[in-house]
Amino acid sequence: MTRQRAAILEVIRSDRCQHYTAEEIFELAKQKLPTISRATVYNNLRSLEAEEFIRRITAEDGSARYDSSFIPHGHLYCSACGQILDFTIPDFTEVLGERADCIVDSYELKIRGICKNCKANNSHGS
Amino acid sequence: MTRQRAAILEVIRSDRCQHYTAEEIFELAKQKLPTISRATVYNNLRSLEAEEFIRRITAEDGSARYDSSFIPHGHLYCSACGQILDFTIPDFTEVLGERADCIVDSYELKIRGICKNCKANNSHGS
DNA sequence: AAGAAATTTAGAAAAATTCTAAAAAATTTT
DNA sequence: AAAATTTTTTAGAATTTTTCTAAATTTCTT
Repeated sequence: MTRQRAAILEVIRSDRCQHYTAEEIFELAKQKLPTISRATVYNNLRSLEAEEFIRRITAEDGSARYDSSFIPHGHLYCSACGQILDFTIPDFTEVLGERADCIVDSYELKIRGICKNCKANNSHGS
Repeated sequence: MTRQRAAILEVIRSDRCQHYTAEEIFELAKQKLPTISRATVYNNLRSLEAEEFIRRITAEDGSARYDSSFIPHGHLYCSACGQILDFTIPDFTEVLGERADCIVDSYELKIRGICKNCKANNSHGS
């Protein structure tokens, strides 16, 4: 584990909601290690993803973003507030295996819709 | 509906399994309309996606690809046979809404695992 | 058909990602 | 711990992907 790799992982893990792009991760890692190179960021993003430490997700505008959680979970793209929110569904891996009739190693679930908060705000407001 | 837009849609709809990249769609559309421009392809991919005629999906290698089916369905990436299989889960949109506590407009579900056939073959074989 | 609006075109420009070869760091061997 | 080997990083060039631009074309209205 090099300092660069650690810094990159730390940046991704410190992310509490935005899900950074490669460029943002590069800029943030640079604050710790000013000489870090973009190639290092891309190399590590690729290997960290292959080793399943991180996941690459695609934002609504098509940009690649990174997520650190290794707990199986889905992403909700809320069209009201624009955020990408993490959510978990208990035992979803098992549910999927039964419903899709297959062995599930991992899954990626993306929902486009309206999150709980925006749903509540809207129904109160109208 | 311009001829260009129709050709692009036709290319995507004619796709039976690969899920083409923007560049591939450009090349294939060019066979029908030799003067078509890359910008036209990108413009139309964007508007077709916004209007939900097509979906953008991300392949395992990170490349953007396009899918024409408007019927909600998931993709199973089978690590045994290597195929990308479509599958549907009845009433999954409703199930998701309840489980994730949100309004679901659409979803994208990708499973990495072993498909039904490979699962069966393997358990018989071992 | 004339005028207005939308779309397409070709290529330039910008953004995102990969490649390269040398330097630095980490690991293994002695 | 020094030497040798392997891996990773660096800086920037190169490539790939996507967007932008301004003129030309097509489509739509009247």
